[in-house]
Amino acid sequence: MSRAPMVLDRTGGMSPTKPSIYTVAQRAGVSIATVSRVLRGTVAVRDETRQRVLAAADELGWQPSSLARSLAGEATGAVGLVVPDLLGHYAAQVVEGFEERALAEDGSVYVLATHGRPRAPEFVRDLAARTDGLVVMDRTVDDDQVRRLDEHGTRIVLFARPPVGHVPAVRTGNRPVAEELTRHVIEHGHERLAFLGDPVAAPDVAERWAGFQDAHAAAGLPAPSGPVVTGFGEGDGYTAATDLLAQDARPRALICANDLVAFGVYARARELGLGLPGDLAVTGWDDLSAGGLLTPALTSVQQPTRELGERAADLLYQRIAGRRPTSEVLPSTLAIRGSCGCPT
Amino acid sequence: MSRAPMVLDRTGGMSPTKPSIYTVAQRAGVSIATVSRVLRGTVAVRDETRQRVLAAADELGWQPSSLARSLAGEATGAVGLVVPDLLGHYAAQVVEGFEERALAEDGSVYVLATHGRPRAPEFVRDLAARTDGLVVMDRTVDDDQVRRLDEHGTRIVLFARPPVGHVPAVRTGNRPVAEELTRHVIEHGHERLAFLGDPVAAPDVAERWAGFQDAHAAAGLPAPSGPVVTGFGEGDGYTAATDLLAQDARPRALICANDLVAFGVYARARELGLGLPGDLAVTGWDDLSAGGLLTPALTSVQQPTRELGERAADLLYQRIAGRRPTSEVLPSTLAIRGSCGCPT
DNA sequence: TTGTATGCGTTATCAC
DNA sequence: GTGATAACGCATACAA
Repeated sequence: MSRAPMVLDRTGGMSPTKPSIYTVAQRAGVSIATVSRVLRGTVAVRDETRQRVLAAADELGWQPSSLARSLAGEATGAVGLVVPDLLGHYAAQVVEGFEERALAEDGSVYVLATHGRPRAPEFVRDLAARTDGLVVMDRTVDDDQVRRLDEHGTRIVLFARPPVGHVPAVRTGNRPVAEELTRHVIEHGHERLAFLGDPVAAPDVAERWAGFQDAHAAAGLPAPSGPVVTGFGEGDGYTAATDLLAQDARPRALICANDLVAFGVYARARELGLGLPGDLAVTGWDDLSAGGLLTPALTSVQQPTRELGERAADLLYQRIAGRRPTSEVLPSTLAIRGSCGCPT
Repeated sequence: MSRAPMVLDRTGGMSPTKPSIYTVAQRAGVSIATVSRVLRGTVAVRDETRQRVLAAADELGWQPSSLARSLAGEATGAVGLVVPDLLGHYAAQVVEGFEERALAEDGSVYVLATHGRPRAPEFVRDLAARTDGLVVMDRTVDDDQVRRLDEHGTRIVLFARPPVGHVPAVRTGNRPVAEELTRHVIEHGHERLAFLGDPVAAPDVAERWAGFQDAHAAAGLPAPSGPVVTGFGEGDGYTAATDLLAQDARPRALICANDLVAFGVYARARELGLGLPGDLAVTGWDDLSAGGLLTPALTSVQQPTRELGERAADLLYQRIAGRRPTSEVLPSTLAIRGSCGCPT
């Protein structure tokens, strides 16, 4: 064996050499196979031997390399979650649900935020190699790469986007709720509505925009030619509102892609002295707790975020176990409050 | 070579065998060494050979295993961030800053939320093995494990907690600001203050509680014997407020460990018909954007979250580069608004 | 019950 | 310029 049994501590104990299974085996006077055995508890080992190994491992402060372990074919016990970012509470909540489920599985979770980085595909590939499976949210990974990963054996589950081939997805209904919400606002008598959000940025938003249009069609009302494209932050909502509310024929109701955008609208409306919901009706999406404290309280849509995360994790673990779970769609529900025009 | 040259596609192309460097080498009619070379671009390779290898790799859809690569001694290009959870926006903001810096370094970031799980230490160890370095927030990893990791060569930087030995830390000033904030509230004439938060849960909170006491001492006022121990969510604040405001000698001002807790207090105070800040002054911490929209607007403390994350990443990359950066403390600033008693 | 030998997929050091 | 081949740290079939 030329594995270089390590010139055992020529410096007298201060050797910074990282201990390996070989070091431990040598110190315990056994073979590496035995060390591996006591560690994994997979095969019977004489108790005395086990103690010796354990002692040696402890003295050397040795921890088996999970890297090498994975290379040797073992599962990593970890799963990955790929999100666009962690802002806006939505993703954070999903992560919570996801981890709750992972906890039951005794597995750890690595979260990777892509931020639309150009090297994201590469990072995702790496994450895939370091875990037993992946859940990918939104458009963080394009359909092509999803297929490629799937073909290469990566267990993968999609989130907040449609299934790709036989790769299952977990998402929530957006279009029907968006239509219901929009219809509700229209029934308050508002005619000039605007939709704030970027349908291209996320499949969920695209569906909300579609539902917004559906409601207009159903009401025989002309829908705006397009959405007011904006990001997901409060600042984005503020900026959009600044433009929008300066127009001659300014809209009387704003359907925002999420609560943060709605918050931004609130801020701008106040600066302009516009009364909510009298002068301007506003709705959000996500139902952040703070929205309920505003005056007027923000009408929003509550998504089962934690449950969505939990379901996604569940599907992933099913795939890891070799099963072929089917996609799931969980319902979102309207949270009607004062900002849409309803009496408080 | 007994490396099992793989019974090349006995199924006729449908072989699900994951391609390795061997498969590619064989297909390109070269040795694995050459494949590695063209991939790493480290040594000159004849152009024709390079093309052949590239073609083979492409046809097989081969991607080098980052696992094996790491095992062979290469850096992973990834760093880890260990947080207690991702709720409350604070951690999410820190992650943003962290990733912004990582982006400049062209590295990916894995976020691990421990949730106080018992197996957390194990998960952290694994993460350490899969990355080039770690930033650990709060008490997610105890001092002992920090030392152990450090001794085993893990590049590590602490966050929102004091340095451990020579392991550097990045944090923000809490105690002085907490004193300033508390003093400010006291100067509004309130005498019975309470502190809502759990000093044991996070070092930051412990310092805020200390500052709270400092202010009382400076004002010659008796401080409460202890904090009102509560979690970090809005629900926690609501619950605490329910108890607190039902007391005979109820406090007249509540210094909350963060904004979410303060939100909960708002909710409960409204239910009770208490006027803010007249009947009850409230302050938060974190300066969430929604706080500014409340009535009254929430007085809070603004932390340089993104910058903190960015600095932490910077220190980590310095350590990875072999340097020994020193700890940093960034200042937080008061965001005085209406809820403390100031005129709006 | 324990040891031997080999594979896992790369990188890197020698030779040629 | 290119090819063998030894690490890297572990798991495991096969022997003993």
